[in-house]
Amino acid sequence: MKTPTDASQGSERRLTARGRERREQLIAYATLRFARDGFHPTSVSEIVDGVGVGKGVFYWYFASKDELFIEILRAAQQDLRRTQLKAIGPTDDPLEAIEAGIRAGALWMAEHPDLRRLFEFARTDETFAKVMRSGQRQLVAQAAQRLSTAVEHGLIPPRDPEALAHAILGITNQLTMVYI
Amino acid sequence: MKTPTDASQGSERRLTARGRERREQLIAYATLRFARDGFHPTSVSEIVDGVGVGKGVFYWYFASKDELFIEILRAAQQDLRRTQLKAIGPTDDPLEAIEAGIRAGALWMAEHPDLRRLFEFARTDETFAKVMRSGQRQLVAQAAQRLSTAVEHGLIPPRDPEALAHAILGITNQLTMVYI
DNA sequence: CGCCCACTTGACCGGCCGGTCAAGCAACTT
DNA sequence: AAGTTGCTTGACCGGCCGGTCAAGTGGGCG
Repeated sequence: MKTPTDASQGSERRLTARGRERREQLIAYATLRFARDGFHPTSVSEIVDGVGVGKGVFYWYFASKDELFIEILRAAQQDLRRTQLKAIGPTDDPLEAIEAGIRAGALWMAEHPDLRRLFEFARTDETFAKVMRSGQRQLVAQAAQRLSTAVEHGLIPPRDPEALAHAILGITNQLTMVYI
Repeated sequence: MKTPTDASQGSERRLTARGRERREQLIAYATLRFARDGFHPTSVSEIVDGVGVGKGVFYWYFASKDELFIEILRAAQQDLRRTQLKAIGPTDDPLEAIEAGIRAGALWMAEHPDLRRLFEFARTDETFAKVMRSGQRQLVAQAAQRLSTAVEHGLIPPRDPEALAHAILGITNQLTMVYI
């Protein structure tokens, strides 16, 4: 029994190994160009020329230029979150977990300057800002939960966990700047 | 004796009061739109339509869309620098001066969210990043001079004034985030 | 071998974009 | 009244952009 409308991430294509490779190739090159020259100044024609394929290939793998960019953003956000969770490990101590999260976040930013650049641009363009906000919300939620636990255990003074989570995000951003 | 090639800021037009007003009107509206919708997504046609004039008016006052944006950036940078110098006043104490500068900088950013947004975008687009770098260089130079004096007077440990100045800029940016 | 279908090509499209310009208007000088 | 000059109009232009599609191509599989 096949599920004709795949529920995960909005209707994707069935791809062979070759197809998956091509797709990754396009994503990688587009990321490079978007980071170096900006999203709007980089045309779809330039991307397919750079990869050395016809224009139709692009639209075989992506519905639009905007959708490709959104996918890059989403994948990057997911990778960041996963990296942080992995760095935190199975600790019970919420404060330890938060510190590890901050460290991992700053490190990730330092190791992915292209993606950091894309994030910065995306925040300035209303079309993509909403994607960024949703990603940020998940980060805040992760931190807020730990903070809430910390307050319950009396590890930190009782404050609004959301507000604290936002403060932590600001700190992470700043540490990133300093790192680089 | 007229000077046909005005040396100040690259060949500007002779404007009447009416002309100056129109120019400011265009700058104000363009700033609004660039901040709200982004630079690339906002077309020149939209700007002149929004102001309610013909397209030729735009090119009477500005050589190109890029040049208008650069002018907005330059004017904003200048205003920021001036505001800081004014806030510092005639103090002799370099540390006091630097603190006042940081405060004034963060306050300026909080009071000009549109321009802050434009700055953020400009840093992500290679065409305008160089303008931003030149503005930043002037800010660093201002701070570095004071820091140099402070080191001479033994007020702070001897370190590279430029490096310290960059650190201060980072702090200002972070304070701005927190303020808002 | 022959079929299928994932993949590829590149000419083509409508539309918008930044930018131009001939012409006209309005206010001030002479 | 005639001239000068700052300002305004809006049709127009070439070019590029995102996106389409009919026509292939080629690898895997029955």
